Amino acid sequence: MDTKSLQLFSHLAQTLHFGRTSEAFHMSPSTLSRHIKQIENEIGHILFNRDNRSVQLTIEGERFNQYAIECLSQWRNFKRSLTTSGEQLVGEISLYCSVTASYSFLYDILSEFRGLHPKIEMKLHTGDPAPALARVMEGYEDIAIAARPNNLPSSMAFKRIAISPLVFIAPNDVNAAQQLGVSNSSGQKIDWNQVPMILSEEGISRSRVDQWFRQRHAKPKIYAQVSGNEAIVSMVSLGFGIGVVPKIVIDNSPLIDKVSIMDLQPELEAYDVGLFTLKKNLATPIIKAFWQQINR
Amino acid sequence: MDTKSLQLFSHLAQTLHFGRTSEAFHMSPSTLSRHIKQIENEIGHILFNRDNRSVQLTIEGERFNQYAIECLSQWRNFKRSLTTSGEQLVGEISLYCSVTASYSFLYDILSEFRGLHPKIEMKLHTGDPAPALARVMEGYEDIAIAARPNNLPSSMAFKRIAISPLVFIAPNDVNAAQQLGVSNSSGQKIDWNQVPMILSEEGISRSRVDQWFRQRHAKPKIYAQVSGNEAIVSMVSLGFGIGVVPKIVIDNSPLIDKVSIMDLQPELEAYDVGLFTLKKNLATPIIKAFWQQINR
DNA sequence: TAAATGCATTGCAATAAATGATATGGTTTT
DNA sequence: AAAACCATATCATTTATTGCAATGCATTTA
Repeated sequence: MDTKSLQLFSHLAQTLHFGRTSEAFHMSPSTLSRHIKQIENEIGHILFNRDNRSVQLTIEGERFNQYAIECLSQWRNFKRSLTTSGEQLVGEISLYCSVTASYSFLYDILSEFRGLHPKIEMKLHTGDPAPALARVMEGYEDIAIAARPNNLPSSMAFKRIAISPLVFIAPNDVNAAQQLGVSNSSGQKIDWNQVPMILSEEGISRSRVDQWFRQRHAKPKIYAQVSGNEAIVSMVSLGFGIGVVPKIVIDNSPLIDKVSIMDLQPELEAYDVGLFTLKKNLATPIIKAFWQQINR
Repeated sequence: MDTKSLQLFSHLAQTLHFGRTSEAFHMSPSTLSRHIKQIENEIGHILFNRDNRSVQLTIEGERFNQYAIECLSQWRNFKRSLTTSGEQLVGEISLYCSVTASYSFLYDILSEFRGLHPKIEMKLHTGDPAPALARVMEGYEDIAIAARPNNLPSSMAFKRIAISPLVFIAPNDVNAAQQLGVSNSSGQKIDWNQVPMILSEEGISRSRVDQWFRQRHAKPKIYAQVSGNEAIVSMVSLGFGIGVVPKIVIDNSPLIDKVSIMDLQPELEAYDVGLFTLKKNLATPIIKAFWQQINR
């Protein structure tokens, strides 16, 4: 039995919905299903009665939930006791991340960290992911959440949070798509020299897109260069052109049903999203505490 | 954090000796070392001060040990509460295992099971491992601890506990070894038709040895056919011949420094040691409880 | 003083486990 | 009747774990 399993179980006991819990923990439903089954196997009792339409706690599930909540609480207490035993860490950390990251990861990360180190203030800056790394290297920020570039400077430390594929997106509206020359229904080949593209001004997604076009011996017709992935989604949804953004941006976008992911080969190399800081920063107790807080 | 890690840590905190703890958990010292390091990494503190000669708990290690003991206790309590909540299981299980298995595994298995089901009586029979499976199939025993044969009857359930290589052993005494024609120092080739062998009368180790000799187109000169691995070790240590036993028998034998393992190619297929029972027995609540008790 | 022993750790290759995409079988809603 | 929903099974791939052998350091023995 491990804390991860207890967290999964406890969350599922609240939602009673595999899909939602798995999403909350950034994992697939099948993985969650197997986790639960393994717990059930380990303790030798069924914890959820689940016919294919509903999920309900059993008696033993109730009992286990009590145990799980208590156990997780003690674990958090223990970790807190270690840090508060010495002197309470006081200070501030500046954190730079994209708007998307703030939606999908920030809450989990900060809520736990806040419990452990309530005296540490967080200065949070959100914005375009492209300059994130530079801001850390130049000392404007302590930590950044961003995508890992192909060659990471040796002075940088990186800790992965998630992987998200980089995808082409087209407007969902059929007329708009046809007008852009990427209508899927006709099955005709796309002339990439003609399709208007909406791309990042700079950053990893931009360089990967440029590389993709070079491989195809095509030159993108750039309709707009935008700062910030959310703006790209907006423009694409309005029919101005084709965009390229990390899939996670779509998943968290309110415009998710206005755009659709294009199925293209070869795929762009996926985003490796994680935390960055300067290695020398890890000597600082506050930053070290934050770094270790992140479970892998 | 998981219970396995807590157990490892807690044991190490007692012994302060990686070698002994790793042995107690049937794993290599390196594995244990990395487990401890991972715990330290997760909680962000060094738990043991270890210069290459001594191991000592740090302040944080003390604290963590208290937590670990408490946490493991609660886990055991929870599991017990599940079974005692309904009706206390009452009855008896008969268990057959070799003398070696009784040394190396039985204590761990039974001590935990006893805590969970104090009303279940254990009838323990130790003896030669060869007939273990047959005794289960014929209904004389509920469960056996033995080595897995190459083709397991489909009615049998198996749960692995450990893997142990099957090894040739020679007397450690140089004169005795020379007399047997297996002196390692001279470097001469061994004439397997001449070397007196001490083997099991039957069982898996015997059939694998027979196969090994067939592959070499040799016929073993059998000095004695013995029932029980311990007897083989005794006879080998006295210089009567070469024997074949699972390595785990040597490790637990008081004669460990009287015999030595021979380095031969090809190696015999390793022993897969584990629990056996009839699949239909698993429907019985008592046997099911015992089965699930065994962690993988 | 040199060689040998004891012990925790690390590199490396092989094995085992975890994971996500997809398919499936069942139920409910449209 | 068709479509949507949802937990689970399957399979190929990625990731993690493991033991062996080698290393480095410290103490003991010759």
